[in-house]
Amino acid sequence: MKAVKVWQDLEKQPRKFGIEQDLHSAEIHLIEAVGHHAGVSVTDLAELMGVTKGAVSQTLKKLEGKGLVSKIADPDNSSRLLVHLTSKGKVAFYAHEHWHETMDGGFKEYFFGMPEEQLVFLDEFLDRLIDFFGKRR
Amino acid sequence: MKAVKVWQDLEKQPRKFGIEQDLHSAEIHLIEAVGHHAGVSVTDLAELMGVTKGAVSQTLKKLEGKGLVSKIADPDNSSRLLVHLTSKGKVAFYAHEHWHETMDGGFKEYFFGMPEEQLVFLDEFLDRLIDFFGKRR
DNA sequence: AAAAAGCGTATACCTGCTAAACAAAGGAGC
DNA sequence: GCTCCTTTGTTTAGCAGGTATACGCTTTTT
Repeated sequence: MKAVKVWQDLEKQPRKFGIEQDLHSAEIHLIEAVGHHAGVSVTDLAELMGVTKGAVSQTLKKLEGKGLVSKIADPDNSSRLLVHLTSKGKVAFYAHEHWHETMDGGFKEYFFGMPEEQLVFLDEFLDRLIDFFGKRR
Repeated sequence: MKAVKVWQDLEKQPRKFGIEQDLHSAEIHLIEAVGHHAGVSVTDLAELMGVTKGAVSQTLKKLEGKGLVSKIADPDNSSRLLVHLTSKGKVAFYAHEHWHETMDGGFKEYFFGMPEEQLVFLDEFLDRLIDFFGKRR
């Protein structure tokens, strides 16, 4: 399970994405979620990410401090806040997306170039792998 | 990358392994390492696990508090401590090992029952996957 | 003998999370 | 309109797991 370890370490590492500040893993994940769901509420974000709304609120505060997201009151319900990316937040979002695209490039090419037979096999293998992990819960 | 997420969540979950107390992930990992390398030093453990010796020292303190490991002075070098499992620690170790064995059973059977051709393919696939992750550092 | 290197610990601090208490807003029933 | 309950987001305390650093002690090197 070396790949998992590599992946974990990687994901934890803070990085800059076209902006001056470092973005930590929880932050860039939130940026991604907001980028893909503009105008989402805090509670919905928590649901989306599988954490408590308190956790989202905390990370959101940091992102607001860095000027990457903004919250505006929902005109239909003033107890709900709608979260958006600022222009600076969008820079980070697109930088991260682009980085994914280019990095994924070679792998995707390899992946989708695989013969049907191997894809079927891989599919089953990964199913079993996930099932195997699932049993350990 | 669903498998990674499942794995991560799983690994974080505390569990009892034949003893009364819960063992957290860092603790059971350390138990595993000590179980496989009886009489190892703190620094070596840190090296082995890829964390600082401070981290090992802290986790070790918890395990000592739970009565799972003991440290004895190296007779050849009194600045070095040799870490061992107590009998209670061995219970946890073997419980964890056994659990792995039985849980891994079906998967291993499947895995080692694969035709050579698919094993070769899988090997290359995982290499590429690891390489792909590696590029992102 | 003195300096340097190695070992383990303690401490301050960090990320990321949960749980619980809370204030403010919204909605249902009367 | 008024009360009661729910929903929404924030704050706080605390936990897990980690790093970096300073420290005391032992061992090794010079």
